[in-house]
Amino acid sequence: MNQRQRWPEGKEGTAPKAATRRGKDGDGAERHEVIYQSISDAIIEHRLKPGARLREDALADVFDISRTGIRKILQRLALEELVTLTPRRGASVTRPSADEAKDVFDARQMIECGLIPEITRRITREDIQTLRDMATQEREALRAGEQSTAIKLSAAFHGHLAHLSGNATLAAFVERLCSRSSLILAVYGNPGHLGCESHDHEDLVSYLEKGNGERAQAFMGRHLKAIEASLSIHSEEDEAPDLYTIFSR
Amino acid sequence: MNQRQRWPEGKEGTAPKAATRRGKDGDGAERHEVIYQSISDAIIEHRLKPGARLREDALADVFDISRTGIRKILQRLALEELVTLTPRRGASVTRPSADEAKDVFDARQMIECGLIPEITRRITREDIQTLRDMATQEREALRAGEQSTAIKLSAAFHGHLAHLSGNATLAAFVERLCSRSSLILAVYGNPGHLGCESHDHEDLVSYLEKGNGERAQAFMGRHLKAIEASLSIHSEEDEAPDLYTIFSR
DNA sequence: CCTCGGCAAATCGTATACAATGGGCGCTCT
DNA sequence: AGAGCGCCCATTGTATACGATTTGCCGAGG
Repeated sequence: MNQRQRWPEGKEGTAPKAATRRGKDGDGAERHEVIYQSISDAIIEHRLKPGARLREDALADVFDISRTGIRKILQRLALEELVTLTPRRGASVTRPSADEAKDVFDARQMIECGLIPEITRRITREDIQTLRDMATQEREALRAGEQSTAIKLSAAFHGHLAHLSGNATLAAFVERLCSRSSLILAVYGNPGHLGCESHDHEDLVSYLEKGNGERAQAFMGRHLKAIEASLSIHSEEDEAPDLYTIFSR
Repeated sequence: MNQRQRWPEGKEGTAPKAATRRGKDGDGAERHEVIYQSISDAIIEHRLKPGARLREDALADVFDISRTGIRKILQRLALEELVTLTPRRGASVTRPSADEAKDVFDARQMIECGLIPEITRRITREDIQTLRDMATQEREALRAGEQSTAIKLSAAFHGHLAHLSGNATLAAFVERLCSRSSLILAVYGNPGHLGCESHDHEDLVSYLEKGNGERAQAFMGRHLKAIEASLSIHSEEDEAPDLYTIFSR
């Protein structure tokens, strides 16, 4: 479609863009989605660390697209608060503040626990099997030392669980909270001890299978509290020191 | 939140609104914010009805800006689900489905009620005064027959209340839910009987003032249920009739 | 040696030009 | 006359060019 000799300036010949050379002419919208997922995954998996700069030109070059498309994607990520857009400085992976971290986990506590009753009511046998598979897969990844994968699978587990409530709006919100949690873990987490304990999710599924909603709810509460407690939250007020407020007369 | 960098020249400190992020302004970004607010308000106030088309050219012309800027704003509105972006047909004001309506009100029920205890704990005398003023203002507008204003003020009331919980993340989510609620009222509401009863908010403030969190919480629950019950939700399966499902063998 | 001021490079913000797609509408054939 | 078909226009999607601003460097002066 638009895949003709771009960049007459050269510099194209020597740089083999490793990045999933999208099949040309793939319909435009699809390509955007793929790129969005790529960046989003990279952030969630901590392959892009908080604070990392995301230059538009570089991304445009890597994904073989114009800056226009990249900006669109970057904006979307910014609205989901995975990246921070500073007016004339470009985009960077969001570095959550301590306050934000607390807010996010409080929100998860409220919503994910609040969703459990409805989930218990609606869950089917197939759902339980799917969840169990996801939990297993996650533990496998954890044991194999693939932290990136484990982090993503953990978020996926929580997201999938939320969707079982039947409330798409809240589920979407939970997904976003999980993404942000991943960022929080990257900043405040202790190495070698990432958020979810390996067996937690499987235990949770067991409670759900037994139809024991109250136990499941309490367990989810403890689970989230445990993750939050495992963080070492230091204020670290280095970035954007907000000078105008600090030195305001 | 560390998004406060104010330029010393700026003085537009109308704090209570603070709808979203966007701290940095400079010069050009401010204009975008204004335009965004204009469109957003127009939608929330039902001056733009669900289904209304929003042509990029027209908007660009009205606001004296290039289509680039309009697209950016439209995308933001789309991510907040106030407008729907259809691939090659442009933007239109979102027409919420019946399912979405239910989801939104369930979500509000969970979150706004869940927030009340913390709000009760944190609320100050000034906060109560502010809330009372807002409620009064809202009733005034309602009595004056200014529905548009009343709708916006109602959403602002719920949003402001949520902010008093101290959880900016959840508060932002509540704000978005309120915006969407406004859309839902536009589609499923009965004329002459818009969502919030005129005295409801003032009653709620009274409970909060007495520090009676449980009463306040129960009242909020009833309040939201009442709004939801006042809707006449007909599925209205006209658009996108999903022929494949209907005629599936 | 330290500091201040200007210059240059880098990078984002905006506008405009171009391409492509889908719908509306008139023409023609039966 | 009705229906089918194809062209034209309206509208969006994408790319690139240009302008603005910020940053970092380097040289000059105290």
